[in-house]
Amino acid sequence: MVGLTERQDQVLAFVVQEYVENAQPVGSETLRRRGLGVSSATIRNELAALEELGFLMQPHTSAGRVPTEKGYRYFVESLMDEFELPLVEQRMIRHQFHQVTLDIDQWMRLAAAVLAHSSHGAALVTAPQSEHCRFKHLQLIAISDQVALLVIVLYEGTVKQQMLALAQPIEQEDLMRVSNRLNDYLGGRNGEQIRALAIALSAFESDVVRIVAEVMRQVDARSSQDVYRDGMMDILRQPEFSASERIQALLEMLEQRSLLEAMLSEFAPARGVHVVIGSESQRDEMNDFSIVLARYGLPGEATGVVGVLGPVRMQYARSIGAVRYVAGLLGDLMARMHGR
Amino acid sequence: MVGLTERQDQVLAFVVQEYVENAQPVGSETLRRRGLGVSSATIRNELAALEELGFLMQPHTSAGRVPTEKGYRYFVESLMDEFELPLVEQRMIRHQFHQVTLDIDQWMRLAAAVLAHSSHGAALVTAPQSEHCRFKHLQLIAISDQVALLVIVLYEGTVKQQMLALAQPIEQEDLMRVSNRLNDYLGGRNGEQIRALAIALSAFESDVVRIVAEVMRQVDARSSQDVYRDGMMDILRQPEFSASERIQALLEMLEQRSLLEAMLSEFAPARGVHVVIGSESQRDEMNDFSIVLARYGLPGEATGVVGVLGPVRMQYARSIGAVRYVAGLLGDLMARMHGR
DNA sequence: CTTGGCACTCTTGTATTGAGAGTGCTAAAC
DNA sequence: GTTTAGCACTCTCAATACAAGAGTGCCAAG
Repeated sequence: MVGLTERQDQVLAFVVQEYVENAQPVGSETLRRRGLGVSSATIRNELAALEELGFLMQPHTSAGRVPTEKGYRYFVESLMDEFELPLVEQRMIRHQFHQVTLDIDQWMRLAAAVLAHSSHGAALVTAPQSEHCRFKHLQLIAISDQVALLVIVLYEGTVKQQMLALAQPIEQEDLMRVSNRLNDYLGGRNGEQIRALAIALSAFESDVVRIVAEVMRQVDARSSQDVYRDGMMDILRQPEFSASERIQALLEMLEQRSLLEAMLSEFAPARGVHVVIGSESQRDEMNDFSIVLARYGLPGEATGVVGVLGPVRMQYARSIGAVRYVAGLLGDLMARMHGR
Repeated sequence: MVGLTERQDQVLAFVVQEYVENAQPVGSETLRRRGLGVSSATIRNELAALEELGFLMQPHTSAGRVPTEKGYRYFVESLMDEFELPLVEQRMIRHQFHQVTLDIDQWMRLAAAVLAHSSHGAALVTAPQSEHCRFKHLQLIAISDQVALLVIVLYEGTVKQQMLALAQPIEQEDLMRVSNRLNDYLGGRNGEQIRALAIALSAFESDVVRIVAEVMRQVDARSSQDVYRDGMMDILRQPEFSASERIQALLEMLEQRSLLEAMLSEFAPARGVHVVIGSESQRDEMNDFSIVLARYGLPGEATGVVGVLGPVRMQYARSIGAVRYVAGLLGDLMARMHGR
């Protein structure tokens, strides 16, 4: 890519900032007032050049300029100031996390809330998962004569529960014995190993094992995975979504959890903050949106994704800062939970 | 309330049905074509009378008529045909419930999905709760050296989990012992009793008891209660919400879970299906909506609420049928789970 | 009590117009 | 060579006007 002149950089940066702020095509006069030391005519020349190069476009002949995706991309890569979350905000966030109980579910909720709040976009968070989850512990608890609760704890920290119908009443004592026995057999194994396990079990025990295997299969397939979401409202307030079909398209996408899940994994292959702008995602339904996301967690063991979804006209610096900080924080918390 | 003539009943019913279907003010000519055996002029007279009586209104001088809330109310009370969910649909729904695991959480999700689907509105469901929840069982599970998982099961079937940080490592064996000991002490008690409990406990044990009490307090206060929702999208497709401020108002309300919770309990005091139309709710934010809901469960023990939220121009018969059926079904399922 | 007829009202869609914003280009100034 | 003032041009947007259509209310006759 050919380099732009310093002034072109400056003009492009101003256009992006101005447009992000006001959602209105920005003209030469506005730009001049913004403080470049040259006349509007000069700026018009630069604007024409930037348009020629594909960084800007005009919605129609006599409107101001709007950044193209290429323009945003260049802005994010080369023009944008690094943005760290203000220290006060960082402290506040840390504080909130320490106040909440040590529960993955709650962490995810809080992460989404915090992210939505500080990025002014829609936050998306997935719980940490490893390639193949490993069994840690199960516990059977009598609920009534005919029903028992099966709690399954995975090494990743995920806790799944499942009720099961009992053919005949079983005492809590016996359930405990079964739990202990199965824990000995299953501890540390992954789903595949458990499915392949060939040991002598009672009918009830093998029922339980089958359920455990099924649950772990679901977790592995991420099919049961929830995407924690927050801040949907903020995004609707953006002027580009005042048309109701667009709102619908957006909401429909956000409802489709499976789609979100797939996207999140696809766009955040490794650690670090990734930015996907509009149609770069190669997905039609994302054409009007950008997403900033990062993988967090213990690489190789268990990782999840945090991200911010917003209009292409998004506050990238702010979002990137927020995502980076929250990802780091969640990573620390996980490390601590796993006792490292 | 003075009775209407038979023909007025018929005209009003037609207006409601027609308007519910097409969302357009309905005029005398449309009504005549619908099959009353009289001319449009006669119908106009009846319409004028119904307007005089407050059952109908005109959006403007020369438009058709639209039902008022009073009109809908009369329709629901006196004019509407009883509507039972078709047997095929009933069977399909039952089938779905039997396919799913015996898990309250899953039931609620499914109930919301089913309700949304068959009412074409937004479904709202709350999990069963009793006045004062009672402790059934707890289980401590070692996650790492520094963290244990506390699973709390309540008589109502609710399962809550909470991680807790350990000051020092505790063996799974010891955790088991603590669990057993506390189960003996706490079994069957409600939150208040647990808070008042004065027995000799280790520091760790009393930590656990304190957490249990806190969780139960939250459950009692319904502050942690989730409202299961589904079908938000359908409601947005209604023409009355094409204006984006209205969509926002709606979504904002649906996001406010605490508000929903409060409303649901308020409007479904006892068993049976309740219908609240528009401003009857005395809540400004509900002015444009109606809600059909029913309390389900084991009265006196544990009950929840299922409901359908939609525009005032809602298919009441259909919604009432769906809500009634799902409420009954959930009640049966709960009874079975509690082994009655 | 019902109905045909008719004038009247109000909305809605379309066409027209003028103001405003912003551009591109040219020619002069630096 | 770059910058700038000037100006004609283009396009949007809001306001206005107008015609068509839907529906009403009312009167007088059946």
